[in-house]
Amino acid sequence: MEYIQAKEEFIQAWGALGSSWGINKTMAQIFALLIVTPRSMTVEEIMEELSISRGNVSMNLRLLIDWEIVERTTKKGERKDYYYCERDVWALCRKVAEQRKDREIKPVLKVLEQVNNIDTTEGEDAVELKRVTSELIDVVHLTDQALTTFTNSDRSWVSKTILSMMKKKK
Amino acid sequence: MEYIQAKEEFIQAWGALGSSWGINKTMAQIFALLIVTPRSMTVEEIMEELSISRGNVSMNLRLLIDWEIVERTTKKGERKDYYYCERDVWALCRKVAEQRKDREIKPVLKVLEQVNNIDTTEGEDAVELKRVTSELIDVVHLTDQALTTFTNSDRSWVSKTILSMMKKKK
DNA sequence: CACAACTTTCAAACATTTCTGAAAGTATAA
DNA sequence: TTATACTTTCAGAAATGTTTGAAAGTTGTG
Repeated sequence: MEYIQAKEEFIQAWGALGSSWGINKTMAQIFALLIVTPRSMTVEEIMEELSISRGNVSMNLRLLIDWEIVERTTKKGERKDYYYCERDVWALCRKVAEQRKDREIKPVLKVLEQVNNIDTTEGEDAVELKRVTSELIDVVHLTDQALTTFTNSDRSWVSKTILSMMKKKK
Repeated sequence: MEYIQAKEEFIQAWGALGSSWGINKTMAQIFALLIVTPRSMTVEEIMEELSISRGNVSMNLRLLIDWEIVERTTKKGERKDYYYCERDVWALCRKVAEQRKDREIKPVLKVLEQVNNIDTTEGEDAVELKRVTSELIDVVHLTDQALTTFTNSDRSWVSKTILSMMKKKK
């Protein structure tokens, strides 16, 4: 496969993956482009490569910076900004996991805990609602712990651990 | 908190969570309603509770059935269908994880593997593209293995395992 | 068969999200 | 200070995704 074509496919696939996980397509594509390009890029270059407007690039870069996935740098003597993305996939996973935990898991957990305080003398349905929310709270906590453990360890430890889990699995 | 209000909040929160993870809001809400109601429901009841049209309920129930999360049943002597949802949260997680693996992870993995076959004599950028896709393939495989292991084990084993991992963590 | 009870489909309406581009804003250099 | 080189913002346009409702389809019953 040719480089140009491979890069194009990668960016498209990443955009599609983003979409189906609730991340805006352009944000995912800019991310893909930056991670694949072994040097910082300017807004101009990104516009060019993805055929999108300046405003769109600017907004999505800001989102990526908010997610702590992309950094802005400058070169002395030049006015324009350069954008740079962490290129260690493992480190990126950690950052994405942390951000999504904060942005989407925490608020839901809050609601679940509120709902879980329901008065169960109101009947069978109230009891069931409480049971379901309790179970969900448990699962969310468990997932959170697993994610925290994994993303704070190094890749080789995680590999080993998962492998041994698969063997010992009940 | 009152039952009616708690249920409402739960359904709304679940819909919002669905949206931010790429699942249509109504589908997520019907799911929430079914999981919280300890008996099968008819299309009529769902329409009523969520204030949505018959067509919308019908389409989203079909999606939930495709996801193998909801089942259709009938009662003898009655013509209408009843819809029923697995109420074991752990079992549901397994199903959702499996479906999303098939629908979104597998296709991306395929593209990544294709892109990873790139000819690296085309220069520095091609080498970097290959490195990134290799790392991603690794991470995706690892995630897949972890998910498979967890979702095929019982909850108490998973709890114990994660707890001990957190302690031993490098 | 005809009818009744129900479900599904799908074109059009509606809602939401995303994108553009021009104007406003900011920073640096001279 | 003014000019220049850039970035950001945001109202409206475009694209995309969702919902409705009425018609068509299906199934069971007499």
